[in-house]
Amino acid sequence: MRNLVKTFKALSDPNRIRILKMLEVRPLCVCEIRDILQLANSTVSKHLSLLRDVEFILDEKDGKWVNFRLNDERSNQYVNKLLPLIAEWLPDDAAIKRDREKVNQVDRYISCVS
Amino acid sequence: MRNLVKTFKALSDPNRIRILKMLEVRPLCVCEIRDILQLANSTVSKHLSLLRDVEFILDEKDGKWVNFRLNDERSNQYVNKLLPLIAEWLPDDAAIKRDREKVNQVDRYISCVS
DNA sequence: CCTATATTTCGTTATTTGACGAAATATAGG
DNA sequence: CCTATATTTCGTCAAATAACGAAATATAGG
Repeated sequence: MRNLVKTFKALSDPNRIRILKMLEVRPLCVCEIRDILQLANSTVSKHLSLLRDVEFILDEKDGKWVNFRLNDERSNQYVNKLLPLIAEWLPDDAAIKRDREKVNQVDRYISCVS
Repeated sequence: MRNLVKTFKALSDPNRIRILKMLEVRPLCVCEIRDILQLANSTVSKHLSLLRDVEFILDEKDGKWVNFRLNDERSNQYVNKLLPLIAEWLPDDAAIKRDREKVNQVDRYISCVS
């Protein structure tokens, strides 16, 4: 019960939904996401660790970067069912579309230095 | 987006999950739920109106009672997908089991007078 | 080892949430 | 119409949440 509620709580924030929808396009690091959402690094990092806690996303260290990607490993029943639903939903949301276009434009070698 | 987030928020509280799992057994009125959850009437009423807002449940006036039941009317895409998932989940949760047994024992003609 | 950069952790603050009791509203039935 | 009962609405308070900047941590590369 506690875990199910925690899972839904993770989905109860527009910025975290935006992050998941961006990660559908490709894995991203903290500062790429920060550039798209226009939030502080620490805020983005917090959102990501929350999503990782409930296993919606996985992280992989890559030198000084950490790449975050959707968890497609069928390890968690809630995630297995919910991630595909989220992938279906909001196909026409304007903000989500803008975010996803930006995902294709951001470059961590530019984003991360500023 | 706003509506999706609101939908997940409605599922982000243990008492609201308990209510949905109780309504899987049968429709209930406010004071029956109050007796099972051991919360104030006003608190239960608030939870119910939140769940109704996002269309997880419907209400039907029945004299001085209001019966709340799960929305099985296929009217809302989020509800259509999420309610069946919730129905599958938590099959072995002890608190949920206790609640559902109580659903079969409560009697509104006793509950509602106290 | 030292510096620059990416990320996380910590402390603070404003807002939201969930709880309550009291007051307001609605209806059944005398 | 009056009373009892069921529910909702309102005001208040404590706890949780989301945001920030500053400090701490980790790593690449000179």
